[in-house]
Amino acid sequence: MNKIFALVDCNSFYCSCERLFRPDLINKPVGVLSNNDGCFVSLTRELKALGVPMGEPYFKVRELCDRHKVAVFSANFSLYTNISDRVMMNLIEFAPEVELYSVDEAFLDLSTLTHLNLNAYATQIKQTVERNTGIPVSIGIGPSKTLAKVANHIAKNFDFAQGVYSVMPLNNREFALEKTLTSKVWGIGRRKSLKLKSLNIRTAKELRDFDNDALIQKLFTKVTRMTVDELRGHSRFDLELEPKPKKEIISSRTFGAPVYDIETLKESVASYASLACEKLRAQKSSCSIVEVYIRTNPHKDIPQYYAYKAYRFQAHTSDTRKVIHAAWIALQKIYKPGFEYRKALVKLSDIRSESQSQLSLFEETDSPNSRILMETMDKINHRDGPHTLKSAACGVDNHSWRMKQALKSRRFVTGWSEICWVN
DNA sequence: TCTGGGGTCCTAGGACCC
DNA sequence: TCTGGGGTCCTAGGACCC
Repeated sequence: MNKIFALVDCNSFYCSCERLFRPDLINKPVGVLSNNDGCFVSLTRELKALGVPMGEPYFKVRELCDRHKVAVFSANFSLYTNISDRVMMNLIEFAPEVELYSVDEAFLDLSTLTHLNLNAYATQIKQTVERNTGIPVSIGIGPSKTLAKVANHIAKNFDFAQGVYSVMPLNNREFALEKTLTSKVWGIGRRKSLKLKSLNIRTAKELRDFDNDALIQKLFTKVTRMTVDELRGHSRFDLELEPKPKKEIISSRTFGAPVYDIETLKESVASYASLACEKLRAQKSSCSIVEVYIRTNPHKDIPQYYAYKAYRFQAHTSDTRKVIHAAWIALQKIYKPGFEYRKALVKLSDIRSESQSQLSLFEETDSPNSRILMETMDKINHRDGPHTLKSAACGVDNHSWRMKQALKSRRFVTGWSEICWVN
């Protein structure tokens, strides 16, 4: 059966979430910053029109933002996750199969709905989501996921489309492929598009019409070749309906202030290890490798240092205390005094589901008591909020290394104390 | 003063083995 | 002075995604 996919994408998602509680900001420039108020990770079209690109460091355009009265927010991820859930709950009503692709995007399988006018159906989806959640979305329709993405690009950037565009009609498809640069094609990034340029391929249309598949596979990968197939209208990537368990879990933050001593690094590493272990247990897995990275600030003209060390357990574990201990051993091996540290990272890998974890003769596996303790901690933290219970190794709150979030909006939907009032 | 965080997949190259 | 070929596994790093 021929496939038909819709890609539903929330417009400037984080900014739209902030606007929900600040209706005065509609049609005004809005931006949301990364952790530590570092750089822009979401911008409205009004802010882009001022010349601020995605990923721009805030400090470089601060004056411009002040001058144009841009509403700038620190990221409020618990809010965005909550709103995302609401959007997705609406979408699953509209198709038999829906892939929740990211916090602000979902693929819908419309293959069985050919008796409908799909453009009208997409418009109905768009209106329903906007009415029920307040979040504006754009919808692209195509015979492959890659073409649905291309269609979405038109839906979002051309006013005539009014937020919905289908490339099922061939003339629409030609228009969309002509208007899309290769770097905007899903799976073709900056480097690949540069390489394509040397073959005289600049647009998605030129890539689709390039007739040397063998060369594409040689210069790039099998997956890139599949992407080209998808541009030709042949579906190669199926919906992924079940979230796959993570093969590695990373926890890392840039520090709010420079860190010099190992004691402070130990606190941060313990905190990141705890967070990673919570995620590990949430997917009912355990790991056998703990890696620690530390580094100085590469953007700063100071002596630079970057180091990493892995610790291997004989037996898989998901016990926060063991993982912190391992991370500290690794940290002690790489720490060098005299540097200004900017960031630490903890990565768990060789992850297995609990049922298939390796037992070892030489090292104790997690005891029943350990499991009960971890389960209890997770339950309490889930019920009473994150960090209600934590290891003393993580230190007490309000340390300088914790990130800066000077511009954070309130927890409108996830904290009773900060809920919105209507007078 | 100030430049994010969390993932996946692929490849090249080294180690090691027969 | 000469010194194979092929396979696997592992790891670091690159490229991409949101």
